[in-house]
Amino acid sequence: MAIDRETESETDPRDASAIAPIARSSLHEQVAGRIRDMIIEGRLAAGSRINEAALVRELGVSRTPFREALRTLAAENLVEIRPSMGSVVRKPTPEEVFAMLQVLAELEKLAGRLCCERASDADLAGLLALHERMMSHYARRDRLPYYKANQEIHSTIARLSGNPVLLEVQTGLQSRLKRIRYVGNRSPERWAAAVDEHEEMARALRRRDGERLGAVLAVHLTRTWERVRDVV
Amino acid sequence: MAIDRETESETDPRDASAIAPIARSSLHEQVAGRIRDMIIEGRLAAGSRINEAALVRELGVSRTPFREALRTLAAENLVEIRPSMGSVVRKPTPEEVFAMLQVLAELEKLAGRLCCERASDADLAGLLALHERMMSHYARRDRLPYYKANQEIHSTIARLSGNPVLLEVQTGLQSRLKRIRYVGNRSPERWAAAVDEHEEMARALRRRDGERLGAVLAVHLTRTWERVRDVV
DNA sequence: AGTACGTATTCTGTATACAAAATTCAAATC
DNA sequence: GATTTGAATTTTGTATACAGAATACGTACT
Repeated sequence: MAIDRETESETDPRDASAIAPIARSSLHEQVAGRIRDMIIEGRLAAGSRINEAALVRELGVSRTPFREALRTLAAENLVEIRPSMGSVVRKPTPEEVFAMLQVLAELEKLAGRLCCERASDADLAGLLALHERMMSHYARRDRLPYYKANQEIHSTIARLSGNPVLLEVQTGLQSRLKRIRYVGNRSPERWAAAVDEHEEMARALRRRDGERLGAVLAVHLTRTWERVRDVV
Repeated sequence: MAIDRETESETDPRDASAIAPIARSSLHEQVAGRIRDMIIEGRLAAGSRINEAALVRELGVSRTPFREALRTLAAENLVEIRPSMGSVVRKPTPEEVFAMLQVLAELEKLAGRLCCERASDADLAGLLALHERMMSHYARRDRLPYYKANQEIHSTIARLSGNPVLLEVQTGLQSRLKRIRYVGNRSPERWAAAVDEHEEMARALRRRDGERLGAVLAVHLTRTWERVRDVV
């Protein structure tokens, strides 16, 4: 399946009024995105060697943009490039997963506090609406939409913190954890517990109680470790 | 000054006993290192365009490894690649610098706590020795060695936290702040204040008081913002 | 004179070519 | 049978070539 160079990166005719510079994407960006997806979906297994020739053929690009994409992913810690010896999909050790969640807990604690202090009422309402949407996915046990809404809630809290670096670091760690979260958290009880914690967050959010939100978020991530520890 | 490809990446005959895999560095890694240094030293000014042709000529490498190096630096947020329009040295806005320090404060708070819990007595002694060395540099007002010892203290605390991700994120943020720290913190009073804060840290460290160390570190980084805010 | 257009030049992005390193595999040796 | 040695093959790293986009510049026009 070759990358189609025509359909991407066109201006969106819908928002003709908002004159944001149109997003151009070069081949290596697209390639990086595709490899990222393959890693999350498990098509490229953690620990496995990346076959440059095969992927290059499949994506229909030359080695140059492909290798640039690999460097980007290496900087994101998703792949490891061993000089002269090929690249492998990084497989985080359990210690590393714990470490990521510990850092995330600390960052989201800060994000929760800042978000309650600085977000507008409208933003908070939007966040709570997102929460309700997630709950309705849970009611139907709709796993994938739930998962996506969940990710979005956490990113939104980070965004509403108003700290761009916090958002950026959180995004990076989330992306490294995506695959693990994707396969983990399978049991109904654990899922229910995670949902309860989210209800707690929503309560704190409604009261703009930043300390409480932060504390709940930190606990939530500690529990997340317990929920995923046996899949790493 | 072209990069010498012969002398680098050879096995070091001194540590023949320690059979750690020898560090091989490919051209783009070396190039990335050199550009990083140029940015910190200010030879490549923040906000300025990166002249690919000129640098490629100066370093004596071809465009391929150079561009791969640029992608690495872009992932590190040190340069910005604008598709089809060249690369520039990223110039962090004051808001971003504040954001980085805020995140660092939170991370080092955690690092301080963990370090006091988990570091061995020997490691702690080493850290305190480093502190004393820094103080003797301060006594002589030896700016560069002081600066380096300072960086090393903060990295060591992160390392002794035992959380590799914490160390990794901290290292990334430190490297983005290096240039700013390098030019900032010039006044004798501010320097003295920073030194005082470090004495506080050392006291907390001797008592293995993690909470206190974390708090002092957080305050230290808040003050750092005040010390550098007028140079960004 | 100032603006708009079109052309020349430079720079960027991708593909390909080539050299060097690593890996594979088979024969030779112990 | 296991281990070593050494081609043959594959893979990786770097250089270069080429096409297309962006920028600079000069000319015509108002």
